Amino acid sequence: MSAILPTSAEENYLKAIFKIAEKEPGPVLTNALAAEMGTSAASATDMLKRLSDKQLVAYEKYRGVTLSEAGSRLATSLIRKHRLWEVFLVDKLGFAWDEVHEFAEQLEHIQGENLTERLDDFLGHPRFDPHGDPIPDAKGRWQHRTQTRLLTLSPGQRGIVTGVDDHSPTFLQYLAEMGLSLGAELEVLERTAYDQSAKVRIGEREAVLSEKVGQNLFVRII
Amino acid sequence: MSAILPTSAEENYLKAIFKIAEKEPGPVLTNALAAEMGTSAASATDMLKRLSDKQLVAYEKYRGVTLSEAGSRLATSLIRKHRLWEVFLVDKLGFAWDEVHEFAEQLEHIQGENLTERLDDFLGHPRFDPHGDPIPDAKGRWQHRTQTRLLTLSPGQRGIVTGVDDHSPTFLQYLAEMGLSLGAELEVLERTAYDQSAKVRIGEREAVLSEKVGQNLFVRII
DNA sequence: AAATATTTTTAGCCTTGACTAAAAATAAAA
DNA sequence: TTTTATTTTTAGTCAAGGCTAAAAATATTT
Repeated sequence: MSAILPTSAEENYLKAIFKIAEKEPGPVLTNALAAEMGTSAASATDMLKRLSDKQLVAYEKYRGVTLSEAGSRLATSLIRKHRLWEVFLVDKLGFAWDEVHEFAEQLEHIQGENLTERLDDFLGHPRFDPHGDPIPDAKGRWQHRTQTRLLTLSPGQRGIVTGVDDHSPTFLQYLAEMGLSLGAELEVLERTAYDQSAKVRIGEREAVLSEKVGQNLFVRII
Repeated sequence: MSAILPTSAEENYLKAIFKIAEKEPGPVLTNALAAEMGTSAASATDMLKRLSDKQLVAYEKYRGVTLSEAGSRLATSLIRKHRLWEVFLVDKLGFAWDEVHEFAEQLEHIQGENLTERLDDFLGHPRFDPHGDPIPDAKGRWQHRTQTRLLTLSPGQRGIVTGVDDHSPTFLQYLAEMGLSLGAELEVLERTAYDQSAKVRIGEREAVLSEKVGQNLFVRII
């Protein structure tokens, strides 16, 4: 009766499939998965057979792969654990938001009864992680916010920073230097038509943000 | 220059060697190591070759093995991490002392800059884990207490519970039911010569503790 | 010291999760 | 529709970490 526990490698593939399917609905292709995992197509094919044997995915040769109900639940649970641990690392241990990904990548694979729920209790049931990404609840239900990319704001509009679409340490560090942490308020003062860069007010300061930043920063318009 | 990180399996062997060498000074024999790891002597031999290649142990065929300086530092660091995570699980997440071993066994292998020191700060630099075992400091220095087995107390002597020598969940649960948590005060009222069992007062209660319990419970005499 | 028993190592095999190179299937272009 | 390009799978290899069975070394008895 007891299902065998997936290995960490299997879990990472499930997360990758989930992540790709989130952006690009429909079956996930082997090459896309291999790219996401930073591995070869041959390795991905091998793993897809294993995941298929364990009923975690529906896999058809040459046709791509989709998560099964069980696989989807597992992926969601991993994302939940990853994000809860990130909250722990930032809120309790005092790490910066650009330092926690690698730790959480390991911590999400810790197995055992009740750990996640106790951690969630301890953290006060946070609904978003330090990057503003939603944390699914214990039943796998997702929160969803209405947020827009900074790029879409016109001069005069104001917003609150709610998240990022690029999680790289360099981007996160840059934002921190600019005072653009989660919850920061900003106002678009001007936008340059030529390159879509924007002059913005961040609290007291003024700064110019490139299109790339505008593309990767989520805000809630106020 | 950068030394390759040991795998979790290698780390577990180092811990096991450390643990055996602690009780039984001198080189650790292959069979003892295999028994401690719950594996075959052949597997232990394989691993000893790997550890020896990585200079983590000094291994001589048929003669047994001892930890190198590097191996010893690593084992100590693992014990430090294990015990700090146990403190976290009990003090912060509210687990009972018999529930945390398996979690800590996984958490001790989490790798990354500064995690242990931040965790130690967050926990307030505890010097003992939830079972009363000492937590080495960041430099690998050990605390040592003066503690005796309950078995050595004579009627009339009183003590404070400082630790256990048996970490099995069943023993720990039994102690908890008896009110014998860390720091509990007790007094030996009588001792039966025949089987070394003792009638003790634990706070308000009275109970009879077997020789086995007396053997596995550490106290500080007051 | 020789015979026997025990411990340890070697040899050969298995699985997981990688890899490369070659083959096969599918898709796109002529 | 046939050729060419792309994607995917298969085949064969490797390292880590386990296993069993057999061989070798060490220890213990007689």
